Amino acid sequence: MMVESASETIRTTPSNQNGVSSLSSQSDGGGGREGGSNGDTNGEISPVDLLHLQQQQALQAARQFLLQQASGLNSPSSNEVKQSPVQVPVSMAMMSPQMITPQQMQQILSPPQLQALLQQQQALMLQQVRLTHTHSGWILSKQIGSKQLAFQQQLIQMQQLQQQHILNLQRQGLVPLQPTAAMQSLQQGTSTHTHLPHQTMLQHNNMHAHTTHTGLYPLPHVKPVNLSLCLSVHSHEEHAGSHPLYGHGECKWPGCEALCEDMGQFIKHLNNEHALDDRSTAQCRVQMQVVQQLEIQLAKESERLQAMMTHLHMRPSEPKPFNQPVSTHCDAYPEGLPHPPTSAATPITPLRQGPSVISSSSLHTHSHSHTHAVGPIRRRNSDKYCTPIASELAQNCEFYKNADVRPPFTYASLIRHAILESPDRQLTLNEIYNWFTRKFAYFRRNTATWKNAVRHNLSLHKCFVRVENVKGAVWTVDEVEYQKRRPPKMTGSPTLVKNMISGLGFGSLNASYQAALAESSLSLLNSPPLVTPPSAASLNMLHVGHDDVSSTVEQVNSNGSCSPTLSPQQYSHPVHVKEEPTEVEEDSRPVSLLAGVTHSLPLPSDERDLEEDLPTEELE
DNA sequence: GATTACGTAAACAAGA
DNA sequence: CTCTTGTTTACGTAAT
Repeated sequence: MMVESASETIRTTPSNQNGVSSLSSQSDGGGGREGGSNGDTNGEISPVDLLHLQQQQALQAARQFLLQQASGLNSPSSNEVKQSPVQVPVSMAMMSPQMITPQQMQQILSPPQLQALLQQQQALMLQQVRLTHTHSGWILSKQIGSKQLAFQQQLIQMQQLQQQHILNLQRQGLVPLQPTAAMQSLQQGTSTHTHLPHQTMLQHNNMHAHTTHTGLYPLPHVKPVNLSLCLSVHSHEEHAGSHPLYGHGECKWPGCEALCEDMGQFIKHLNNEHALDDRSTAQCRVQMQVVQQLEIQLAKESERLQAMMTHLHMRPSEPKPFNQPVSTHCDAYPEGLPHPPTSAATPITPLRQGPSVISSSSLHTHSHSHTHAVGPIRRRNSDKYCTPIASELAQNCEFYKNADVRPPFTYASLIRHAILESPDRQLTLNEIYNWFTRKFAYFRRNTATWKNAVRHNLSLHKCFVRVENVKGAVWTVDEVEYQKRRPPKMTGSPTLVKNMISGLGFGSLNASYQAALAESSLSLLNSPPLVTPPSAASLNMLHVGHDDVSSTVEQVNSNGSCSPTLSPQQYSHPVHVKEEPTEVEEDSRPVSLLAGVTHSLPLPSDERDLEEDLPTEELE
């Protein structure tokens, strides 16, 4: 009886958000590309343009400042923000001459990238904190301007969501609370080049970020003014008017989490438990050490990145190499960058290269492609042969769940993922809807639009097979069709190499890169259980490599983290169409149905065998 | 420039 | 009649 009454359909308020996006296509459909049209062709500059330009410059300056702060920890006195040499090759600002709104930023950057950016801002703020008695931090922030503040606030909001997630993990004991452990692993990672798993890295960083601004607050040596600047920004949403160390009814002091009903109780708790004593001070010191270690780690990883890029002919010999450790941009979230270019023949995933992936060498030529990130994201690449959607979703599910960021996946891939993630690998339309709204904050608004798109995709793509049963119809995935519809590309090495390089170019966080490496290797190791060995082999043979591997990666990785997505076994399980089809489906695609049921076992020769295995007497 | 994939909008039909 | 579900067409955009 899982009729999943449609009553629970999404009840959103499309108006509460920025009304801009409600009909995003209007902007690009009617008026043409705002970014492309105004930038290059118009010779005259309207006041609006001028304003944008100024804002852009301010943002650029701020970003570069952030970069410098994050990288050159030795130059904290650069209070001449505007005059900082424009030599940051990898900053997003440099790559996209047009204005980048926070919204665009959200869409351009993947969550890890945003995190990187946020971490840099954290570093900046830490620097400001350390400047204590000078007011430079305050002045700088003033200079950055309200626009930047708003920008920061948006990012920080997202970060808070992530921090919350980390906190949850901590509560569940999934993340060590002791910072020393993080430090140790970091140091190990630094000294031995141990590949720190992406997730771990993020967790550490998040922990750091969290503790940075919460744990330092009571530090007696820190001027509250400076801190309040940071803290007020950080705590914009959840402790507006309250205490930055208090949120969601509990104390946010690192490692505390004591429940406090109200503010008064919390204050009392704070004064009692976290008074200025040795313990509190020690905790602050520990956090500072963590931060320091992270900064060191950052520098080293940057060095390594530069060396890697040098090795990959990234022309880092240019006057402005990637000294900036983690570029704010780092768009090349190397979701799947498993192999060195030498293995280009097996293009597992050249990279998820959104429209914004640009090699440093071709930076200027592609820069315009950033501008369209405002509207519908069409990261074809991400869907096609790059992104292991399950991996990213697993890693960032909490992020997408809370942040109003459009996931960088196509509807088709999302639908497929939703279906495959379900226990029976079949979902009703309404269940698909619910999955979308459950997993993505973005899809909690504009329901008419994306629901229509979902239906459209379901109907349009042959890979989605409608199976009718007593209770109605469910949708399944025909994995063969799904794979088939992805054209074999990237067979040529040059493009691949270029993409990989360009991917690396943007400061892809080494952690991410390493994680990708680890993931891919892991997935390759794990792939046998995923599919029965002969099928796996045949699969690869059948589809001549290319993205099948990535899809394999996708599936394997899907048991990633936060969501009990699907175990490999689940993926390989044959689908039991719930409620046996009452009659032979009028489905005009019996083969597809079969394939959909068996998914991921594409070899026609196998189908016979599988037919017998299938409990669903799909073909009477 | 043609093709393809994708997203969006919309019209329409069938069924509950 | 309304709503949901499903199909189809059309159009614009971006990437190849």
